[in-house]
Amino acid sequence: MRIATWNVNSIKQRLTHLTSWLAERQPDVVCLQEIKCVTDAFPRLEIEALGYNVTVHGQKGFNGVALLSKHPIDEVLHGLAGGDADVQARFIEAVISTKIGSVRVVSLYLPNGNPVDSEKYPYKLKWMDRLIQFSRERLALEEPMVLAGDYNVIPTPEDVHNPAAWVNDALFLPQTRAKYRELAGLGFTDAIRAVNDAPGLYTFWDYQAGAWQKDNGIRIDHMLLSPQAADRLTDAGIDRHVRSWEKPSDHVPVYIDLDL
DNA sequence: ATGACTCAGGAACTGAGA
Repeated sequence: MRIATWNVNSIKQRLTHLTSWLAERQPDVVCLQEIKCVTDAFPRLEIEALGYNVTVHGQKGFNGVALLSKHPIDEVLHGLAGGDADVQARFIEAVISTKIGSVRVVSLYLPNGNPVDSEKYPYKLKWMDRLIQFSRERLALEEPMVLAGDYNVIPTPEDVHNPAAWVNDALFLPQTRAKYRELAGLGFTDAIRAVNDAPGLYTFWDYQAGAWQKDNGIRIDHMLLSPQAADRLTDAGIDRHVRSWEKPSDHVPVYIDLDL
């Protein structure tokens, strides 16, 4: 089973990119972030026509996540627990069932957190605490599980072209990285790092200042695997060529193959 | 160079992104 994640930066602007990439990469499950539309405005029919089931957690203007699957989608939950007053659409959990087994999949869009001296940074850290609590509970189930999405976290200096430029940024602050380590340390495997320890593996390049041309990128889109999923990991990769397409998202897809 | 570009919303610009 192939599972992928992609922050498309507006599904309306990126629908042809998505359909081209689906034909090319042939994923069974896709986690989308930053669809930037309300649920009813999502191009559901176009994607269902390609053989995918669809669940959407949308929001007016920004944020918004979705989950696509060629297999049945069950036990769908929209929104991360612990945020009764949180109206931002950043989280979908579901169970994908096949004839030979099932996998729990989360599509998440972790808050950016900038500027650091605003209320946005504590919101990010609190959201990460909620994700840690969620993960503790789900890991206790000892199931194959994949937490996929835009984490807005640069885990290590090997995950950024120019670390010095990011030292005071919400994506790279020591407190952010410590919180991410606390999450990963619950027992997750970073799928990309499980198959490739090379530097220069990026998933985002800013639109500004020729970042793509200079390969001035960062790795912030991650797929964290429970032990039961990591045991079945056969491959992982980043489709960086998608960033060179006309009118691209600033993020590119990340995918894994599971023997499941 | 705390800027460069690209979105949504809504009709000229601002807010958000990272």
